[in-house]
Amino acid sequence: MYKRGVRALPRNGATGNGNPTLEEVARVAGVSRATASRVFTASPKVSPKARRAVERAAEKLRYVPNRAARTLVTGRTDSVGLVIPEPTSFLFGDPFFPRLVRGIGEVLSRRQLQLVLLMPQSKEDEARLEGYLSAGHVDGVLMVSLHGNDPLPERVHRRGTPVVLGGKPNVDSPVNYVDVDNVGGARSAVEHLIKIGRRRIATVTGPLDMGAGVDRLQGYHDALRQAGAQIDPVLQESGDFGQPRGAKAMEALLHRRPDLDAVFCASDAMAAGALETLRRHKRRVPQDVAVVGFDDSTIATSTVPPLSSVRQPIEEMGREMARLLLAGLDSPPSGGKRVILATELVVRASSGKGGRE
Amino acid sequence: MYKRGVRALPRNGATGNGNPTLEEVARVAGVSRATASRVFTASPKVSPKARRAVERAAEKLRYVPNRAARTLVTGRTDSVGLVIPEPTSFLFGDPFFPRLVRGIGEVLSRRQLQLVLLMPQSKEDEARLEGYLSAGHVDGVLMVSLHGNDPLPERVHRRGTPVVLGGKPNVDSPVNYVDVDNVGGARSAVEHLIKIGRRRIATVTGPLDMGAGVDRLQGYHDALRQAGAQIDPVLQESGDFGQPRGAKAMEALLHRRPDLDAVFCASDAMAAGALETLRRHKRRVPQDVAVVGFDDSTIATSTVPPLSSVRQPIEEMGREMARLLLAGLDSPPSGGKRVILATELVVRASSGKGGRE
DNA sequence: CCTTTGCGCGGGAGCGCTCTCAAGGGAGTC
DNA sequence: GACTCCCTTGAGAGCGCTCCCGCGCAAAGG
Repeated sequence: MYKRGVRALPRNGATGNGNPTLEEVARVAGVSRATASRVFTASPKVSPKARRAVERAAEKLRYVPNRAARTLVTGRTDSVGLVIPEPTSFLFGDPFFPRLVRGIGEVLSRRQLQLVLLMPQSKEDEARLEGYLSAGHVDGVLMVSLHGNDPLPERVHRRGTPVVLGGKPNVDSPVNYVDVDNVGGARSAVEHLIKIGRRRIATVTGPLDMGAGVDRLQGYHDALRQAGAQIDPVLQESGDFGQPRGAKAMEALLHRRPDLDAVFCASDAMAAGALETLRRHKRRVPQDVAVVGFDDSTIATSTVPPLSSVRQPIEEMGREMARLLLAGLDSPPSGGKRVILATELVVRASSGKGGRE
Repeated sequence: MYKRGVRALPRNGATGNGNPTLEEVARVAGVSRATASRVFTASPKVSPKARRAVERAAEKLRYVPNRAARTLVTGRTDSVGLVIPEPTSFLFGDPFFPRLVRGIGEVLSRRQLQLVLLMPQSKEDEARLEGYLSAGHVDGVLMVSLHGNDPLPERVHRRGTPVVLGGKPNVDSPVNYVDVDNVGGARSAVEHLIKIGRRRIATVTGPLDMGAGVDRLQGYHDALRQAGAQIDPVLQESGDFGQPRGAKAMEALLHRRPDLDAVFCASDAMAAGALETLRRHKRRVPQDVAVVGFDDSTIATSTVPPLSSVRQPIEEMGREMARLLLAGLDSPPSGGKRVILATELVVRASSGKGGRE
C-alpha cells in the first residue's frame, strides 16, 4: 500500500517553493554538490572549467544560496545588529541617527555584511533583545544612545558576541566604544564665549544619564575653571536634547539670572528652543545673549540667527564603530578598545559675528 | 586504528559554541526533542507537566532557539526588510525616515517580526539586493523613497515575496502601496494661499521622478485651476526636497517674477531654504511673500517665521504599510491594494497670521 | 616503464530544528 | 473487566548547505 508521509517523488534537490538549491545547480552543471559549493564559497581549488559550468548553471536557474542553511553550518550570519533603544523620541528629532547609519553602512557593505536595525520600543522588546542578540542571530552588535547603566552591552559581550558602543558608557566597562570628544567640544565652545567677552555664561545640559550629557557639562566646567571663573549652579539647567525642553530651560535660566550674557546648549535642538525663548523675552542674539549649540546639525543653519555649534564627525563615528566591530569579528577576544574623534567649533551669527566684541 | 574526522566525543546536543541546543534542553527536561520543540512553537498538545519541565530546563540553560535552523525547516524568517535606496541624501535631512520606521516597528514588533533595514548605497548594493530579497532572507519587503521607474519592487513581487511600497510608484504596477494624499495636501495649501489673497503663487516642486513630487505639483495645479487662475510655468521651479536647492530655486523664481507674493514648497526643508533667500532679498514673510511648506517636520517650527505646512501622518503610513504586508504574509496571492492617508494643513506665521489680509 | 606528487573532485556526515506518523497509556463506556 | 477513544509522546527523516576525508588521474621524476 502507498505509504503516506514518505516523500513520494524523488527530490532531486528541488525545494518546492520554487527556489533552486545547490543540488540542482550541481546537477545542471554536471558536478557534485561539493564542487558547486566551492564555487560559491570562493574556495580556490576549483578548475576553471568546473567553475564556469557552475556559474552558468547558477545563472540559468537564478540560484541564490539559502542563507539559513549556510548559517546553520558555518555559525556565521554575515549580518550585524545596530541597537537603538528609544525611550524618549528626541533621537528622531535630529539627523544624528541617519548620519550614523550611513557611516556604518559604508563600511559594512564593503564587507558584504548586512546591517540589521533593532529598535526596542518597549520593555518587552528590550527583554527579548538580549536573547535575540545572544542567539547567534548576528555576528556582532553596535549600540548607540544608551541611557543610564544599561547592562545589555556588557551581558552580550560576556556571551561572546563582539560589541561596540557609540558613546561612552556611563559605567566603566570592558566593552569597546567609539565616542566624539564631547568634553573638548564643549570646552572650545565655552572658551569661545569667554573670548568674545561673555562673563555670565549659562548652560543647558543634555540628559545626565548619558555620557554625552555628562561630558558636555564637564567641558563647560573645564573651560570656566581654566578661565578662573566661578562655577555657578544657578547658571546650569538640565535638558533632554529636545527643543521644547531647551525653551523651558532657557526660561528658567532667564528667570534666575536675567543678566546672563551667553548660553551653551548641549544640542542644536535645545539651542533652537533657547532662541525662541530669548526672542520672546526681547533679548537680542548675539548682542545681549550669545548662543552656542552642539551637533552642527541642519537645525544650526536654519535658525535665526544661524547657530554657532560644535560639529561632530557622526559619519566617521559610524565608520569607526563598524571598523572596530569588524576587527572584533576577525579576532574574537577583544575588549576595552576606545576611539575618540575630534570635534570642531563652527562659529556663526549666534555668537561672534555681529556681536558686541 | 583511531579514525580521524569522525567525531570523537558523543555530541549530546552540545554545540561547542557554548549555546545550548534543543537536544540538551530536552535531555535536561527528561523529554524528547519533539516535545521540547512543541513547547517553543506554542503547539497546544503538551501536558502542563512536560511544558513546565521544558521551560525550567530552558531557563536553566539560558536556551534560545537557533533561528537559522528553524528558518531552514519552516521556510520562514520572521523578519521583514525595509528597503530605502538613497541616491541623494535628502532623505536623511528630515525626520521622515525615523518616523516611518517607528510606525512600522510598532506593528511588526507586536507580531514578533524583526525589521531589517536595507539601505543600498551603491549600484552594486542594489544589484545584490534583488537576489537577497528573493532568496527567502525576509518574509516580506517594504520599500520607500523609490525614484524613477525602479523595477525592483515588481520583480521581487513576481518572485512571490509580498511587497508594500510607501509612496505611489511612478508607473502602474500590481504592487501594493500606501501613500499620503499628496495631491489633496498640496491643493489645500495653495487654496489657503489663494484665500488669504495671494495671486502670484509660485511653487518649488519636489523631484519629478518621484510620486510625491509629481502629486504635490498636481495639487498646486488643481488648486490654481479650480480658482480659475492661469498656470504659469515661470512660477514653477523644480527641486529635490533639500534645503540648498530650495534656496536656489527661490532665487530663480524671484529673478523671473520679482512680484510673486506667495510660494508653495514641496518640502519644509526647501521652504526653509526659500526663507533664507527671501530674507536676503529683503522680502518680508508673510507680508510680502507668504510661504507654505510640506511635511510639517520639526523644521517647520524652528524657522523664523514658523512655517505653515502640510502635515502627513508618517507614523500612520508606516503602520499601514506594515499591516498591509502582514495581510500579504497570511494570504500570499495579493496585489494591487492601495491605501491613501489624509493630510492636513497647519497654518503658522509664514502665511496667514500677521499677514496683510 | 613505473613510481611519486599533488591538484581537483565526490561521498558523506552533520549543523539544530520542525513535523509527520504511529505507538503508548489513562480515562471513560458498556 | 474488557474495550474504545483520545490525548500526549517519541522516533526519525529531512530542510540546504559546508567541510572533512580520501580517491583517482595527470604530470613529473627516476
